[in-house]
Amino acid sequence: MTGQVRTVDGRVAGRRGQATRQKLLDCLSEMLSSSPYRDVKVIDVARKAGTSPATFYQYFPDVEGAVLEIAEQMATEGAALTELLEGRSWAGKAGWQTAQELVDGFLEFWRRNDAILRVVDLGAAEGDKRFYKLRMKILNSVNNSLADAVAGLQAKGRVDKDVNPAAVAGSLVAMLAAVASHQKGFSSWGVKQAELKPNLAMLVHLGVTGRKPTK
Amino acid sequence: MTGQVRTVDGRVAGRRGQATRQKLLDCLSEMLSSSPYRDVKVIDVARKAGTSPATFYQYFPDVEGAVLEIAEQMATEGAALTELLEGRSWAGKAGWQTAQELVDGFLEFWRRNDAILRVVDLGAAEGDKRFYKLRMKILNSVNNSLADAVAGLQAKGRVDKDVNPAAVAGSLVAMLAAVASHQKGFSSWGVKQAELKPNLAMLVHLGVTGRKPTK
DNA sequence: TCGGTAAGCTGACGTCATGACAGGACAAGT
DNA sequence: ACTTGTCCTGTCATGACGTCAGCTTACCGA
Repeated sequence: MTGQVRTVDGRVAGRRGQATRQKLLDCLSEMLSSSPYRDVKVIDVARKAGTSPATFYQYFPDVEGAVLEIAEQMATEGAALTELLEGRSWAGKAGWQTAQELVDGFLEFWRRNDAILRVVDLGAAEGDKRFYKLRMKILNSVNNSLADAVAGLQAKGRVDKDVNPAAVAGSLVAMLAAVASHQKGFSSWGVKQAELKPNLAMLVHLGVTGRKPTK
Repeated sequence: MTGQVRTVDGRVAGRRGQATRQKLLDCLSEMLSSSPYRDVKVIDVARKAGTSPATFYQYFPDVEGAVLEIAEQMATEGAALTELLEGRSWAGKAGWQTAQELVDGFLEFWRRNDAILRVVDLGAAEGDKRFYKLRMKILNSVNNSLADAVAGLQAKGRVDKDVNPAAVAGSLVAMLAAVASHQKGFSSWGVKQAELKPNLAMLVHLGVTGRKPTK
């Protein structure tokens, strides 16, 4: 499954090469956190990694290509988000617990990877299929679980027939992602982190079950 | 209030100058719609506007500066979003109507300005105060109206005490913005535009009132 | 131990964008 | 026609981009 790592000109990368490659990725990651995407230059990344621009181009076609690589790594990590919802109940107090833990885990994941997720989001919004699919890959686990939950409740008649589970799940996930991206925004809007979370959890619970949580 | 339009080196711009300036802004706007933000170059904008890069730099310090200008224009337009909520009721059928019209108007506004809003969002997420304030300016009208609505219902005891109106309003607005940015995403997730809207409206209604809408 | 081969890196180069300036073109008033 | 101030562009130094040939290093079989 894991194809060999290759340079742009087709050579297979050995131990040393892979180390250099990874170092470049790490440095790029750092740069993305500290300066605007538009201002990230190959030459700076290379300098930071203690190598030359030519080396960068040996491993990646361009900055975008390297970003995709980082995002891909993160996406596989992101599969861990599934566990936030795997086998959880949405009924009664357990439901409130589920919602809270989902919000907590999701925000934490986003905070940890905010720089790269910003870029993925931008790429997806710009219509780039590669970023777009990547974003789906990251969010799919949560999205599907949520959609299943809604569909399940719907089958039991506890949620209206005319609700579209996929639409609701997608909207809730989009909300979580957007709030996570602009966490700082809220704090200067007079809403503290600690206050934000339970309110988000309530919205998620409301969206999934159609009812206020029992706490 | 509207200070005279000035060039970078301090001269006041005359009629012809303002026309050129505006043409540059329009062309930049177009470029943002058709190519990734990272690849938008001053030289391309200038060429498209039938002028030279030097002219661009006479009116704007850089691409970012010009983007801020466009966004500022859009922000004043965006004040019209207030009307979507001005004096509306959230009770009974009227509440459902309100939610629907809010979603409709918001999505339409975002669709019309998606290119520039993408960039504003990115800038804000990257922590740039200027973009950040601009984003607030655009969303404030809707956000405040929503927060007021929630606070009002709360005062009447129809919404729980421990709900934070600002947090809920902010989250809902973030959701609307995020969904609008990734509208295409939903369609390839098997959710059509027409289906999306009522589900979004339901979520908004749920979030504001804590109850399912009566249709 | 030695030489062959492929991996790994970089100096150097042509190309292009950036941003600054000085000076020419142009419109408006006299 | 002449002056004045606005407006635009040719030109230039600087620096990033992306490519290539060629040098160095590591590995491996004989």
